[in-house]
Amino acid sequence: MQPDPLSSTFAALADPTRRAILARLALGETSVMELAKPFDMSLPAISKHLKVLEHAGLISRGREAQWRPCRIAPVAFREVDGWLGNFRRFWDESFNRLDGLLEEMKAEEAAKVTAKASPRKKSKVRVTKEKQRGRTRG
Amino acid sequence: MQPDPLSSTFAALADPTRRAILARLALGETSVMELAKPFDMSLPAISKHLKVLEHAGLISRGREAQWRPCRIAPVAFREVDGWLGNFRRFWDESFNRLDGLLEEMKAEEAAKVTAKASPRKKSKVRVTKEKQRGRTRG
DNA sequence: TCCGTATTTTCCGTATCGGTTAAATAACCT
DNA sequence: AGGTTATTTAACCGATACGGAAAATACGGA
Repeated sequence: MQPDPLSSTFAALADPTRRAILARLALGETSVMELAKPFDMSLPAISKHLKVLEHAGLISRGREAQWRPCRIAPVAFREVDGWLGNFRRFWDESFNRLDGLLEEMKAEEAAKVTAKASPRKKSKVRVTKEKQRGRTRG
Repeated sequence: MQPDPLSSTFAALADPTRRAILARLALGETSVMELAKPFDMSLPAISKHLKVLEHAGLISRGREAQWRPCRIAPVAFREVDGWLGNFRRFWDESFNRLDGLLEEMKAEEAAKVTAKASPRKKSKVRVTKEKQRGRTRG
């Protein structure tokens, strides 16, 4: 059984120890020993957590002698953010304001084009609500 | 056994069925039966998924006769986004550009302030830092 | 009141998770 | 080679997660 990437990523994030590890890594690349220090937990436990994080695409690991330095990997974070974007309108005020602005601009542009094609004026906001779902920003 | 809210939320999101339910709810409030339809799964199973989502703060439920309409709840989403914000710089290009701009503005402001030798007014630019979550991205 | 629809609860089997200890592997240093 | 340090694997254990089936609950209506 192999869960989809997004599920593995969310599952990986659903553990405070792992999130703490990521927080530490946000400060910069470091070793397993170093990462383990703050926790009252065996080294193998940490090792497993790192494996989970790596498999989830949240970190990547290099090799330097006997150390395997860990660092944040962008991929999974980006995916999570992308997924979350589908729901942003439910809580982000400025998102809504901005979205309104974009729609306005779009409508204006459309008005210009149709004005050139045929001198008939169009009502402004029509494209709005459904459009925002698939948006990736930009 | 009371995991922190963020852990419950991520755990709730780590299931494709539950994410599909949320996607459906993004289209609008609806009943359990309605939500269950697309899935090859028993009704009790869906009911349990909804319980998890509710407990995670991702949905809320009303009462209308024998129906319990579900809808997206902003709280948990906001928390997730907030947490994710700590890592945004690792993958969001425009975030970095904007961040640079803010630093610049901050420096400029600081310069002005010290020129006037007025030690007050500390956080003018600080607020903007929070604002950028709704940013345009280009 | 009894009926039908909507939803939840209870109980159960199986799988996975997060942790432990002990042993294994890997790479450096004499 | 032998020793030290860093990290992983293996075997095991208790707790929890996900699914199903059957029964319980909640509500509206004839």
